[in-house]
Amino acid sequence: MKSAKRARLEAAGWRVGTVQEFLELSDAESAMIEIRLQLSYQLRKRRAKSGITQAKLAALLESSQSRVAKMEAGDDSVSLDLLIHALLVTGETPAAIGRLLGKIGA
Amino acid sequence: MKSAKRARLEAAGWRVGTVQEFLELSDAESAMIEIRLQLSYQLRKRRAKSGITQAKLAALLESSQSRVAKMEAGDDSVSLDLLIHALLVTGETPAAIGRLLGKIGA
DNA sequence: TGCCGCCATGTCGAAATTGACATGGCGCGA
DNA sequence: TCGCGCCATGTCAATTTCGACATGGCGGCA
Repeated sequence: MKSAKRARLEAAGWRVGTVQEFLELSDAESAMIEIRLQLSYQLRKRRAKSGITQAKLAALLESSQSRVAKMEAGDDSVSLDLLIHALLVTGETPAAIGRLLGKIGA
Repeated sequence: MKSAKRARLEAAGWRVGTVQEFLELSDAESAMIEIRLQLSYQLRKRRAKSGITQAKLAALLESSQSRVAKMEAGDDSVSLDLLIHALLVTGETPAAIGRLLGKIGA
């Protein structure tokens, strides 16, 4: 489902023609990506600052070191839920997370 | 459940004698819930304001009416990913979503 | 009263995400 | 050089989330 649309569009070779809706969807998609990147970047920063290892953060999250690594790498197998959860566990407030989103180009 | 968490923390080298860590986890959980509620509330507001039906928004999202209904109801089968995706599709910017998070009690 | 458009809720197979584990790279101190 | 702590990456079964569909409630309008 995630790649179905992409596949369909790419299959047609694409010159953008009717692109109103394409642009709109693509805007939402790229915004999702930027949000993910911003959060994962911040997560690494927060963790580094508090001086704990990935393994210890994983324990706080009841997750695993490898998953924390993927979070910080922006791996696309990690959800926004997990990223936000992780930030909250590092002590970030919802408001602080909100300010991060403000840094993203409209 | 509780003891599983404790075991996991101790396995990772944490001393969990105090409630501090547990309080923090519980804070994170309730923050997640508040974030979900805030986003779902805003989604309903945005959709109502633009005057489209759940079915039409579902089409834009390539989803279904029932899932949109669950999003707006804050059903716990919907992820933050989906909610944020939906808000973006209604035209909200990441920055605007960020401002919403600022409304959540620290 | 009988339709009809809109939303709520439950269910289900399919798809995505998760924690766990294995493994390897890299830096660093002994 | 070795061992060790830390992080990156791949894999996989289990769990969660997904879209889709069915169904029912509710209000408005003919």
